[in-house]
Amino acid sequence: MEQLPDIVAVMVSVAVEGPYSYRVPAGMVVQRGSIVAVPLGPRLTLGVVWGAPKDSFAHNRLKDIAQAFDVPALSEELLKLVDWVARYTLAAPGAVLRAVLRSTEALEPERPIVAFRRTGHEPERLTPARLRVLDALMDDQVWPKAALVGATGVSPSVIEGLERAGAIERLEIAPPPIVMPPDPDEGVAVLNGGQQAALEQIRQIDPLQFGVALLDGVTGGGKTEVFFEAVADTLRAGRQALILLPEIALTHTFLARFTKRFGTRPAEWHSDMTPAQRARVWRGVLDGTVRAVVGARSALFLPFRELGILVLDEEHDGAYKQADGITYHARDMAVVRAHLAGARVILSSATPSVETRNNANQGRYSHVMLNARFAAAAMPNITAIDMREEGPEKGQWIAPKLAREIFATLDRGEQALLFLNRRGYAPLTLCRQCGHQYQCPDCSAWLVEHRFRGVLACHHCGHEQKIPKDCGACGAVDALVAVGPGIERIAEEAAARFNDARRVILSSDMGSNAHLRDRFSEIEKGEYDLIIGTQLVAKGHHFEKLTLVGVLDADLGLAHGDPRAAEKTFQILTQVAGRAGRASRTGKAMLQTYHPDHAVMRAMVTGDREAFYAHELAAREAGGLPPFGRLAALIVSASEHDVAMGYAKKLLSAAPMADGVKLFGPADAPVAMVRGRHRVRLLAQSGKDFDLSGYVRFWIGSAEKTTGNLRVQVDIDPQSFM
DNA sequence: AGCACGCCGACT
DNA sequence: GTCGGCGTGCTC
Repeated sequence: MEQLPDIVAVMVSVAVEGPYSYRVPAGMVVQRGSIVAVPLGPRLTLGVVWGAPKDSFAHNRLKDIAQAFDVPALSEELLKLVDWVARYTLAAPGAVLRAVLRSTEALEPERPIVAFRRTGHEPERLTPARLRVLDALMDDQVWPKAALVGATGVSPSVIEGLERAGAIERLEIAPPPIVMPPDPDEGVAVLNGGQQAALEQIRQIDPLQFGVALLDGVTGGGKTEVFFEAVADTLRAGRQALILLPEIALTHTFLARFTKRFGTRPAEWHSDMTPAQRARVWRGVLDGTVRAVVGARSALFLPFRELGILVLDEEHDGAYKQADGITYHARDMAVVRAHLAGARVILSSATPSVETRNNANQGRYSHVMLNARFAAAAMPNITAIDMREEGPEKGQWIAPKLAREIFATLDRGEQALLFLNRRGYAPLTLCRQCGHQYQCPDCSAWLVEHRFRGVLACHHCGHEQKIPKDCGACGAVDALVAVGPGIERIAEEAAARFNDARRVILSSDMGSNAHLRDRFSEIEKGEYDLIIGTQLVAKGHHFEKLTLVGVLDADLGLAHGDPRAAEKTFQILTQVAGRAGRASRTGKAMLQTYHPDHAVMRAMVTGDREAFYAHELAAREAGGLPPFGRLAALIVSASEHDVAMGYAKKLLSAAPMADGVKLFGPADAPVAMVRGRHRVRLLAQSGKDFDLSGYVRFWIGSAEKTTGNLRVQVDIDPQSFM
């Protein structure tokens, strides 16, 4: 270890631009990566020793490191990741470090627990209860007190009595690990030919080096078994594994599969864990007792020191890109972390993102196709219903063709699914008399009627008001009309038209996760005939009897002028259509669309997904869009529109000239106001090999500083333009 | 991120 | 008079 001077640079977990210098008090030993507490202003802050000090802060103003925690130092790889993410996303490195130091309790030594073992002395008096305890402690075994009480059924006073009698002695032992180490050889799955071939292809990547594989195959094709074997390889090699899932809340089935394969539950990492659980997992990951973690995107910043593999299941999922303090895309940062760690990455999806497909096409990622021949399910027979010619009658949303197919499906005793990715009853409410349209007071968005709950709700800020009886603008009575369908309205139509069917409606705003889980298991048991649902039903559920999927508005999502609209639509349509016809039955999917000639619809109907990727990649290349170019969005917001727009214009005029950078805007963002703040957007577009992050940092640095409630948010690689 | 400081409006 | 709103700047 390199000897550091008695003054070191410490990155504090506060949004400051660089590390601060601190004195190392006599007797304290720290190295790069040591986790410390330092005084910052009036209080102590967590920080990490970054190395030798670079700045020349006045020596007489330096403070001492208050405490060095007795935990292993963070790995070099993780420190580099913090710097990399900060530089790339334009977040302050201290803010990124905050994502690493998520669990402060984890730094204190774990409280030992009390345990007992026999001394060899026999007690003078032997009671039946005492005998049970001594029997349990045969062969010099050490038992935690609580476990001893549980196993023998005696009261704690019996144990204390034996201790006083000198027959057993008290020990303090480390608490058992939060999870047992997974056993790579426990439940080894028998892979079919296609899976075995895929696994062999993944094994071509040197397990001790960086490498990325796209594991590409239909839902139900057995991708999970394949990447579990790659995880097992990593565990056997003595390295740690991380599996990221887009949404962890509803994934008990995934945890069960892991448990079956590795003989023990994985450590979990997600937002609804208690601080104590979080601390134990964090600590276990750092000290190496936790070998495998299944988690949400924030698990990417866990302090692994021996990370050997990262798996991103459903790698295309939008949930991987999100702002939690820092705005990052977990897929891209996972690749960066793996690169720094010399680890393998497996990106798994039935509908890979266009970026990932391009990397595979270019040979940067190994493209592992899981041959559909072996899959337990095939894609259903997909047809489009041209709403311009075969649309439903006025006031209805289900086209005659689809309705006939639903009847036929129900007659066969099979299940049908009606899918509409829009919550509530109606997306817009207006007054027939005066034309008043109900809008959120704080956002530029229509209020969505939720008839079941009796409210008009804003889906951007959560504002809600009771559904009024009379028009708020002109006072007209009973003049309010619902415009357009939401899932509740489809349920109403279904109730009228398929009255005999046992129906269930599923939407994320309709109850707790536990409630939804119950509905899902009832559907699996065949207790419903007709399922009416939003996005929620598109993901990861296996319904044996489901043979028909009706998509009520396949065009939803194509409407926005968003660079990823086609891709997102393709992905969700593929997912939801894939719900039909698993197992042995061939299913049908019908897409109601006004654009049957759109590339997405054509690819769906012909089942030619390669045509979709080819078309989409060509379109992106022609437009210089990702992955052939880079984008950065700058959202300027303020409580006054003129203030936001005025500053955005100043920003634009301050933009440095650079070859190949195109600037667009300023223009009102598609959602022009959110939570009372007006939003104006600037967009920078560059070539693929240009350092757009560096350009934007320089740009903002050279522009006039913001004052008042002006804010500039930077989103590198924006996924949507909302 | 906190937290203090300081400058403006509206009250016991 | 002073309480407290928030905008601004600083933390080794």
